[in-house]
Amino acid sequence: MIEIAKIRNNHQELIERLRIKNFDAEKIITDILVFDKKKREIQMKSDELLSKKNTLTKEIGNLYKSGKAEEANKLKAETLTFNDSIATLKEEFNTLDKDILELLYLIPNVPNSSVPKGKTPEDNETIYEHGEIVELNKNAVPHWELASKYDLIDFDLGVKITGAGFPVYKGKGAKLQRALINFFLDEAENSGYEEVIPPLLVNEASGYGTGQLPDKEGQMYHSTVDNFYLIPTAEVPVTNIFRDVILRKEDFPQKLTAYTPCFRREAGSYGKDVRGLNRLHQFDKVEIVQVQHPDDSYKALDGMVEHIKGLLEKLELPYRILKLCGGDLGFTAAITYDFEVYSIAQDKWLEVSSVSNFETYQANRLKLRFKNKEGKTELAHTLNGSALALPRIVAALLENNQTENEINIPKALVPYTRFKSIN
RNA sequence: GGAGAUGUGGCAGAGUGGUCGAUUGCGAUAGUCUUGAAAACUAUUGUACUGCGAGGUACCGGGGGUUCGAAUCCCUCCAUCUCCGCCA
Repeated sequence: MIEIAKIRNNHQELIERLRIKNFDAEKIITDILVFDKKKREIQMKSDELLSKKNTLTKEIGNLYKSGKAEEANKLKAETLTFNDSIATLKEEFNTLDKDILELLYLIPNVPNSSVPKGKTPEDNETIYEHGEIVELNKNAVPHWELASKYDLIDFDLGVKITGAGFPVYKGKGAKLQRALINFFLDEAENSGYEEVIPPLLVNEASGYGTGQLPDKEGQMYHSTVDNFYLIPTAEVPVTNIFRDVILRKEDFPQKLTAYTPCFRREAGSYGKDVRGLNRLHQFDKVEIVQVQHPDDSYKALDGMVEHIKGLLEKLELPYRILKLCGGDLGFTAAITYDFEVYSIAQDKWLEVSSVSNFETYQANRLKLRFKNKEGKTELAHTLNGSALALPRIVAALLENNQTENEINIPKALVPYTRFKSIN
């Protein structure tokens, strides 16, 4: 959520910068400014009345103490006349406050100045490429065929138990999953992240804290009886660890990692995009999360990018890094780098990680602050990234490492799988 | 799930209708003293909104109510503890 102070100070610049995201904020911001002015006027009036009332109330107390009940009763009647106007003002104030908040929720984060213009994924900027795309043999097949050929993943069984998008991993397929999770967690630990295991269901306040609510309500599974949401990413519970927290400057940096399953409804997805492991309703992911001092957050973002590069290089997968253009940038992000690995058998790039700096956008919703040098509270910066999401990594590993009659496991992973190939 | 108890500032812990944003202790920060430290003493020490400022306002788990006035009384939700039931 954009800070209202920023809107008051330089709304014109905000409007300009939001255009990079193809978002026209002019109307919303104009409305907010009008409401905000009105709200403050009302607060001044209301505070004044409350102040008068408080004085009278104290006087009444004193009068009673000194036995002047009659005078006290007169004042009582006078005080009562205040109450109606105070109640009315309070109501107006609350309405305006709510209206402003709802409008603020509609405004996406302001993109970083380096974010390129653009509308579609085609406008994303490739900033780095690594690894050679090797030719496969003529009989190479996509991962869903390999999954059934070597009995690694049973999609139909998942359909029977739950529905489409909930695969059952079996045998070496299951072990590969577990190996990757442990590998990613160990690598994160080596990069200084502390491991946590958070809840997989979160309450409404947490959903609002990281920005999934109210705008992406339909994306999450919702347990209506308890009003809990299944997490679409570990970002939600892990970042909400810091909700309503005031850090000291020596508490920086906060670096956490978590493995969790992720649940996404993916309403509206169809066709070859959802084939096999390409898009699931339940999948595993290791997430890295940082809370940073504003001065250090971009350095931290670079560090996260380096960490993910290391993972993909150890897995020997060809990949590229994209800087997302304004139009493709998520609602809450100021800047995002996507990592894509090349799947030879499908002849397409698969997104396996997304690393973002949210600057103060989430922190403002979370009330995540720190004490600055002057002893004042200031909003911290939050960042997160997938390191990594499993299914497409598995897809790429299976496809890229297939030979006629086996699939080779990259060296770095063998200590975790304890087998060198699938056959 | 049932019954009971409790929820106050970083922590401990007073306060049961009125000068209470809240006694006190510990902790923390600064100062005095000291070669330095400790001890002792002194001062400061929640968050937010609002105002140019002096200041004003709100918040004692969340929400609502009673009252001229609520940390204090009532309702409700949430959390914790104890007992019972059920159970990985």
